Amino acid sequence: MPPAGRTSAVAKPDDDSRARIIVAARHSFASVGFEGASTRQIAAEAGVAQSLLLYHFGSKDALWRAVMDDLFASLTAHMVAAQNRVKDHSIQARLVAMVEAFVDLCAADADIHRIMTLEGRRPSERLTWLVDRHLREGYVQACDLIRRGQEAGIVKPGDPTLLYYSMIAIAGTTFSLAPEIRLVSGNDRAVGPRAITKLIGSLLFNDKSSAPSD
Amino acid sequence: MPPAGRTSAVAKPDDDSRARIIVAARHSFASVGFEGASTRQIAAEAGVAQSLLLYHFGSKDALWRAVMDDLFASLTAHMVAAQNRVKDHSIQARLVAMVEAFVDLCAADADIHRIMTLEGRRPSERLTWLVDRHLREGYVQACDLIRRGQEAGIVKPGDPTLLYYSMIAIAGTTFSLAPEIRLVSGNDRAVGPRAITKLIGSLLFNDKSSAPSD
DNA sequence: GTCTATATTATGATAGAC
DNA sequence: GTCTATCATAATATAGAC
Repeated sequence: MPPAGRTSAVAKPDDDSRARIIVAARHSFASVGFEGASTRQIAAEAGVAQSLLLYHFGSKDALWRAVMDDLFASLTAHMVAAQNRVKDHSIQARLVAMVEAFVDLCAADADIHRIMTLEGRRPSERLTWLVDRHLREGYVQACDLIRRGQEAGIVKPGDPTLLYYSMIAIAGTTFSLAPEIRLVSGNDRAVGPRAITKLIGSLLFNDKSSAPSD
Repeated sequence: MPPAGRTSAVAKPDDDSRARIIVAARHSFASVGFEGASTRQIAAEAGVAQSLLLYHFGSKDALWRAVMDDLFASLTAHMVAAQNRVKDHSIQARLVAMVEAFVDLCAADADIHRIMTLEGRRPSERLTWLVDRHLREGYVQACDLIRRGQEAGIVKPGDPTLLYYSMIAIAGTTFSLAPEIRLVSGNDRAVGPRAITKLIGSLLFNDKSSAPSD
């Protein structure tokens, strides 16, 4: 679902390579983290010279930020669109829509969860930047929704933050750790997004009737 | 589980620095991954010369394996001890014991989850080694327990693998991403292990009566 | 915008003194 | 067992040609 192009702006005819660098960088950062990624390897994967990457973005750090802006542009658009579709529905319907949208996102691109879980594990300037610029708003809105669900009696009691991050954890981990799961379980099962949505429903909602139908 | 090299054994008076290197390396690998970690930085954190690390372990790769052997030695001991304590109890009690033991482990040392989620995200020789040597057995036993719980009607239906990894995800993520959660939520709440155990119970068990009491 | 050098620093690993 | 060099390579970043 993610429109892989440039985040904003004018889209010059020739920033094809710029876009390819972003894609390659996202993959590298998701695989081996910021420190582990190398601009040479990224450039090679994008099929350009290493110096071009610095021409476009100025530094490895700035490239990382560009990748994040690009990633969250489509992520946020996807989540907002999902909420808009159920704007006038019940709180329950909006929660289900949120969960489904997020699970679909993780299923479509596991690197999203991989990148986020790499940066959140230790304090850094990058993490502060990421939280302020991209993470906090979605967090606040999701927790609001969860809290209202709890007040309406359809969501289980408990710390909304814990529920929110548990949702992210379940939605992301199955796809994020797919290589390990494939190895350890010995088969190529593809877990369907709907099974995961249902699982998160059983975590979130008070009774079966409020869980997303399957 | 005695590894290559000499993890266990005689404990000479002076392998203090060896142990310190392991601790520092575990922390580095958990923070920035194998590729991101540098032997110089690890040595500095351990307070020894960089070359000493290669004297003890031979290579960065071998150091990583030594760290994993060390980590899983205590992890496995902890999990086995927890199961032994409830050997003759009901399946339900054994499942609860497993969840509690794992949550406690994650709460006590977040780096365990961090390291595991770093290696599982892409196929590699290290991942294959890790799965064969340390991961598969625990996975098989846990899934067995889950499956028997399902047959007894106390565990919710669904892919045991998905349930197992969801348990790991919830138990680990809250601690693993603590820096991010602290930043995004704006306070220093410490989520108690028991709240997480309870949450996993609501994911796993069919009704409240089978959930771990709180 | 893209490339080929190249400067500079950091990296994993080795050699040899104590 | 631990250290101080040191090597060869790979890293980020810059300069300058086209």
